[in-house]
Amino acid sequence: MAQRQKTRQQRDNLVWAAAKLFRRQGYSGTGLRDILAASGAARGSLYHYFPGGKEQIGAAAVNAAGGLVTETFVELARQADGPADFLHRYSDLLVRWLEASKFRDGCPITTTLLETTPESAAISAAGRAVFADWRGVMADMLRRDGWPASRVPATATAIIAGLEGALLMARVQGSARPIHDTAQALCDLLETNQSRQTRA
Amino acid sequence: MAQRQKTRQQRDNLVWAAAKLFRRQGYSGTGLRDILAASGAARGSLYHYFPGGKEQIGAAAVNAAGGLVTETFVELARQADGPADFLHRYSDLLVRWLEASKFRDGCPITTTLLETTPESAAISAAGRAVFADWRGVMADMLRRDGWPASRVPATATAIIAGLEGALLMARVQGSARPIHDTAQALCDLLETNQSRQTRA
DNA sequence: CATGTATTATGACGACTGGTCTACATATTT
DNA sequence: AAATATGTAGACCAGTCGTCATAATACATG
Repeated sequence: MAQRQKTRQQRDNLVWAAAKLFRRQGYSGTGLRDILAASGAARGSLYHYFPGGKEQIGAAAVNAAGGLVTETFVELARQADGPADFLHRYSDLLVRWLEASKFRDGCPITTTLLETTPESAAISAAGRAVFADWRGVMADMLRRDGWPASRVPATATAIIAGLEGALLMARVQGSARPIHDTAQALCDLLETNQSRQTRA
Repeated sequence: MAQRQKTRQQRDNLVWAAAKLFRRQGYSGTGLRDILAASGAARGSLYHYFPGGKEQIGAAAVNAAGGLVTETFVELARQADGPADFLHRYSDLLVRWLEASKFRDGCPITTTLLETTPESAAISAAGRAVFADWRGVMADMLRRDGWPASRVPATATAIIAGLEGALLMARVQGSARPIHDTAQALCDLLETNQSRQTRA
């Protein structure tokens, strides 16, 4: 039993080391060598847990990192007082993370996905699942806020897309402004529903 | 003189071959070998035109591909009847390109930028310049549409961010829907100004 | 407790590609 | 014809990913 945990931990070490490196340097830019050094595991261990090699650990990294973001979304959606408040809280969080890493740590899955889609079916599938989860959290929140069902999916997608794009631009510019600007504009968008309800 | 053109063309061949490959496979995922094969140039020629090596050709590729998109933006902004019409036209264009390439050709600069920012100062700088151009086109269009100056910059940024994020999600999902959804939501956002003007 | 079987951990090896540089051949201009 | 600009070919070593035979450990059974 103690062993089970220990091995599980080594596997996790591998995945999280990979996730961190992929996020900073990209998928192709990160060698197995780097991952092994960062996780303290040996070369063969990686192929024990991931017979599929780099592609499989890439998919696992997308799953793990994406899942962590999903958890953050869920928790924040629970705490927040509506979608606009959620956006403010999350964009603040994002900015803090970015600045703490000197704009090195962006979205933990986009870089890997852009490099490997659609060449790697496994990684693409992992990415699709993560995006679906994220949209799901947003959609739930919008519905709870009283949005008409017909507009929920598109708006949820747009919010994720906006955040994703803002994060990318913020990294390139080395500035938090794209995130603040985009969050502000998205909040304006969210108001449209408010005003429609008021008018109706 | 004939040679001048020929050499200029060989240099261009290199840049465009690099741009195309970087867009599909990413920066690290593309070897100089691939670029040379695609452009028909020889190994040493690359270092004649780009003494800075891969990093320099990466920056040149971002410049070239980004510039082409800027031109498209400008032309479309001229033709379009306001920002909303622009969004519809551009998203249609995007979807056609995506489908024609079977969702392989996404944004020509994001992948390279995510992989290299901020490690490569040259590529990051090229990316910043391109994004600034894009925001500029959007901002001009919003101003012409009568937007209050105070809201123009943030909205322009949000539009670029939304398109960028939508393009990324569309690639991963292998579907045009994220683009249509995001464009729709952004059009809703653009209406907010309309309604404010009407109310005022 | 002892023994045998899975499971897990290891690092050297090979076939290959990575980006870079040097040496040489050709073309254009002065 | 000399000098400069441009194009070509290949050598170079560090690094890539994946495979393998082997060693160490954990677990289940008699």
